Amino acid sequence: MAKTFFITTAIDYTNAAPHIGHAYEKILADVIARYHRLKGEPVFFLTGVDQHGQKVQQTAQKEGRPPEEFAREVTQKFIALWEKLGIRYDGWAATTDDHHKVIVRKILDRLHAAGAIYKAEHSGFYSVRQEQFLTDKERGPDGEFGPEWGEVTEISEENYYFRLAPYRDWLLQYIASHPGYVFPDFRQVELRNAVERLGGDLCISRPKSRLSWGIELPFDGDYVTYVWFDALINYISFSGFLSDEAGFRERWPALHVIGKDILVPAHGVYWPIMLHALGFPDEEIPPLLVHGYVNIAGAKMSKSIGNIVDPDLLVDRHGADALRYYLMRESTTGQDMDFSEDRLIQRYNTDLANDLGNLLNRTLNMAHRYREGIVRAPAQATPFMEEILRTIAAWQERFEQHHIHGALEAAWTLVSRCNGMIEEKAPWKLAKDPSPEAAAQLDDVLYHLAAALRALSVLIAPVLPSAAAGMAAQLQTAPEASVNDLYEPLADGHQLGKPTPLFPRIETERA
RNA sequence: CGCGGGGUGGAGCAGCCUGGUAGCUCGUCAGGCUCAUAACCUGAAGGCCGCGGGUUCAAAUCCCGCCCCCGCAACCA
Repeated sequence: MAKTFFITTAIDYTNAAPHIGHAYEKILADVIARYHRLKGEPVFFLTGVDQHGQKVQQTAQKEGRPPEEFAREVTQKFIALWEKLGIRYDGWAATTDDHHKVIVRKILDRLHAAGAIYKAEHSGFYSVRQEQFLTDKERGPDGEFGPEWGEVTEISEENYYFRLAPYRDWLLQYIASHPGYVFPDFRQVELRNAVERLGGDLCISRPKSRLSWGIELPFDGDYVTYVWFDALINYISFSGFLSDEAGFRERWPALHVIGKDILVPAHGVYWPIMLHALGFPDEEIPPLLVHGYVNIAGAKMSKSIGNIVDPDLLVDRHGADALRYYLMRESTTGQDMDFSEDRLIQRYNTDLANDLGNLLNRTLNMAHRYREGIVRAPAQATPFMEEILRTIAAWQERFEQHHIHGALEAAWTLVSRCNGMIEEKAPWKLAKDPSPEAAAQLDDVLYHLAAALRALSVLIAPVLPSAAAGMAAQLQTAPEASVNDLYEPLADGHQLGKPTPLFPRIETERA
């Protein structure tokens, strides 16, 4: 049995509703997960929500509600959106889950006992209004803290710290000797440079007097853990670490899909060091797939600018497949992309409706009109059938490199070839020609088109799961076919189904 | 001072790691087709691949220098 392909996303912070960026990350991970399922591998896709922490507590307080209730409500929005977007995950990591709390406390105990955690006093400038310590970064140009911080006082406080410094050299060595650790490459360079400048240790506690919405430290009931320690551990607590060791061994390590903002320091520094300190060997340090941002008109999406795009609305307007396709086709994995609803519509209309959808439609139509929907296989393999196989190979190669856009482009090259072939062979003319040669040619064209469409229904499946199912239904081919099935030629005498528009065009105002 | 990213025909993007006909979508122009979701196909115009050097038989791609834009504070993928 093949080892399980384990993939995770960052768990989303439940202090506000999900936006297009959250959706992009989940779609990316879901597409990769589906690709691996398509190859016949067992897959474990873990995603979830980070529900603890100061912001959640504060936001809930503002609304005069308990943090549990607030977090639960926001969590529902995430779950509903993933459902709507067809995100098919196997594990749900909610950090308020009792199981998670138990594991976090076990890990804290273990690290504490090993001497990796110590208590120390810190003094500094504290903003009462924001309930946080301020650093020099928060100072204005005049060297003073601005009015947005309210009253700032100098206080000292004891906290627990996780040692990072002793592991710095190990991490540098690890990064240097594992060139594929972070994708894309330039992010690994960025990480290495950041680790070289690595300073102090990580504060992992907050006194309950300041923050009560968190997991209590097992060795000191006056404190809760600070968010990163809690959040990062979800990747192992929800995959069997310290509870289902056999299952955990089967899955770990994961591929972590994360945004560029949480590479340094969280996932690229804290997390590998935490795992290393817990005794994970180098081979079990999880690789990182770092994606870019979805920008709006060249600007970062932010609550303060007010340019947040609501994926829920987009799905209502254009459907999940349209959004999934647009985001995967128009972005280069790892780079930022610019979101535009017009482009989304354009991509849908041209690629999905005009090129692929119409190809399916015209093919089935002709097959029924001329041959009662039955295709006849040629006596031997043809150049076109080989071309289909080459397309699959190109598609797969690009998928392996996380170049989803390239994989889709490869698939659409085949779509174009099919539309071109129809034009060239003109089946409507062949159908009128009584000669046996014409009849044979017509059979060949229809067979080739059906075979290509069957392959395409599989190649689009990771990105367009529901459309893939729709295609398979119309083609009357196996609904959950795997990539490997495509190396078996479409059967002679295969009966095709009736056509129905797969991607109805989105009509725009401007005609 | 610094760490990254980006600069490719009118617009938006691939390609760069692993040098060798500059590719995709849209737009423009001219034809063709009628099976099809007013869809499809073909051809054309349009590029000093930011600028200047270098390496090489050969550079969008590798090296050096410079210019411009965007991130590297918070919310936050």
